[in-house]
Amino acid sequence: MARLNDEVGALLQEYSDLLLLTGGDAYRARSYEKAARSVGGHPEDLARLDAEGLQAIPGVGRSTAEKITEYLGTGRVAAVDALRAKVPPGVREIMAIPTVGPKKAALVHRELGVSTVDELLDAARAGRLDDLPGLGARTAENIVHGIEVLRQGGGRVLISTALALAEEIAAAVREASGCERCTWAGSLRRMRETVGDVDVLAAADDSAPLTAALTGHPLTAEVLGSGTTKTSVRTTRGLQVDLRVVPAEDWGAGLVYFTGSKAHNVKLRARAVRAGLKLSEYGLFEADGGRKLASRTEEDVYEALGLPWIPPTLREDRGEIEDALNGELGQPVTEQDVRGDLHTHTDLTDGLAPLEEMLAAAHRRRWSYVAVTDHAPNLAMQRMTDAKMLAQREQLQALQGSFGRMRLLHGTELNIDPDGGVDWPPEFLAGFDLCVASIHSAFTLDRAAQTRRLVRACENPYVHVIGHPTTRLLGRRAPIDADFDEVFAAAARTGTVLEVNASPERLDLGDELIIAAHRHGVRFAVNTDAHATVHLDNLRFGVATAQRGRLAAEEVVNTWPLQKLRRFLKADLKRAPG
DNA sequence: GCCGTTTTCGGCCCGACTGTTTTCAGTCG
Repeated sequence: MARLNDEVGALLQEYSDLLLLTGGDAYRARSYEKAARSVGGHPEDLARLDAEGLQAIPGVGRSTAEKITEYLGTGRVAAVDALRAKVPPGVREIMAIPTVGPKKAALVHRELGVSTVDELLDAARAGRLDDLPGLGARTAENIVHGIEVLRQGGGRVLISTALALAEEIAAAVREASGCERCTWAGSLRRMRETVGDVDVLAAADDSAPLTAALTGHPLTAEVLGSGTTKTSVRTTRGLQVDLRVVPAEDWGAGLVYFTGSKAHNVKLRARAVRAGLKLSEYGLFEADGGRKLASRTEEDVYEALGLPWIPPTLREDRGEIEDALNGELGQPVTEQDVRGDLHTHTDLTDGLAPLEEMLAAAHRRRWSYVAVTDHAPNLAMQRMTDAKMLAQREQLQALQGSFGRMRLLHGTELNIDPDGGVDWPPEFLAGFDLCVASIHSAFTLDRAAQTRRLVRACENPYVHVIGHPTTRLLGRRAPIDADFDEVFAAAARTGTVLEVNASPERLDLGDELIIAAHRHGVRFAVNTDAHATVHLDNLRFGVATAQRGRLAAEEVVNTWPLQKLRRFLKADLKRAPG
């Protein structure tokens, strides 16, 4: 649904970047940036809007609407093309390096002719940046470090990006003649936090029409190789897609094989070998006679190996096979278990949708409760005030009952300052149903300071949830350095909930830290941190991450009924005496 | 370029931090 909107949003963002790189008016650039965000978070498909409808989107005026219309009609925007011709694409990539913005990117391009990240790295290491006005040795160091952070992503893309691509390709393959089934496998099906390439699996007797659907797809930029069972292409956005076609009767075996992980499969095959069997993408066979024992469904394959079906999100060889054998796999939390969201924003701060729209979208998800948690005043750019917050509370109270039986909770997202303190005095904090507290500044404090800061936030009796605890941004910002074992111990001791932030660019906590925190007996909340109604759909990424962290519904407080949740929020453990 | 209980011009998200400066520019949330 939102894919076209995201595409247009990306284009407007690019135009904004290009305006800044070419020394255009900063306010004009900001207009396009604002429009980009607004379009990306707009719930209606742009293709269904006329000029008037487009201009009704906040931040979209006549000029932006014309550009969108031009793009929808021709697939291009002349103004964007004109600027692209002036700025090599690598220069815009330079802007993505932390600590490098449009000014520095333009400077190195103009003065040194640097037009790729690699060239900038060379220049920084060779000391050639030191001669530029306003740049020194320290800047060069930061740039080198920034490039390292950027490269740790290793060309992988966000799960949301990969999923949108996979859905589109799979839909096209399903339309091909003779296609019986088609879905995606690989790390995308396991819902790893980032994806290196997309594996699409299809079932058909004749692969040719399916292959043609992929190689002829508008998203395909280059065919890397094509045979009867496997075809690989590079898409227009750089991501590789592998299509595998198996006979319908081997669907289950193929799905197990291509879902992985490699380590999970190795263990499955070893188990097969010990039982005198052989497991491949074509099925489970007797090792000697070659008779096929199972291949039609995943359940068949696992069952023939003496195992229950294991959810894809668990297939990482982290003990899931042993647990399955011992009957200790448990029931991972599912999207259906979630009864509400405890971290959402409205246009009172940096959200895009007004309160009523966010609540209506939450209600459509049939939630039992939702907490509205706009930013607190210490994040100065949000211009929060006591009066605004209290007015929102009144508005929320007035709306109570307007969305069926969905309970509206009033919360806030506090800012954890470098010492571990938060916005507002206790008497004001006491007025909220729920407080999320997050780090939004001072990301570079040393380990001891970050640890102390988070522990103190946990010890604050008014802080119920620590939001996006590591503050990482996948591929863009490293997690803060803290002794998370100590933080988890503090969270468990104080009854502070740790967030599994479902935003695909965060997924924070990630699966491994969830497992570590779980050992301490911590409770979790899977929250969307939605800044637009469409972001509520990100819940699935958070739930998948929780599954990968081996969480059951019971350990996730927003699967609890309202009464239980409210008792928990008011527990003496978290409240100061009196 | 967008927008209007400041309404067709003149503002626009504010403040901290960092590294380079000697009073400030760039970046970030």
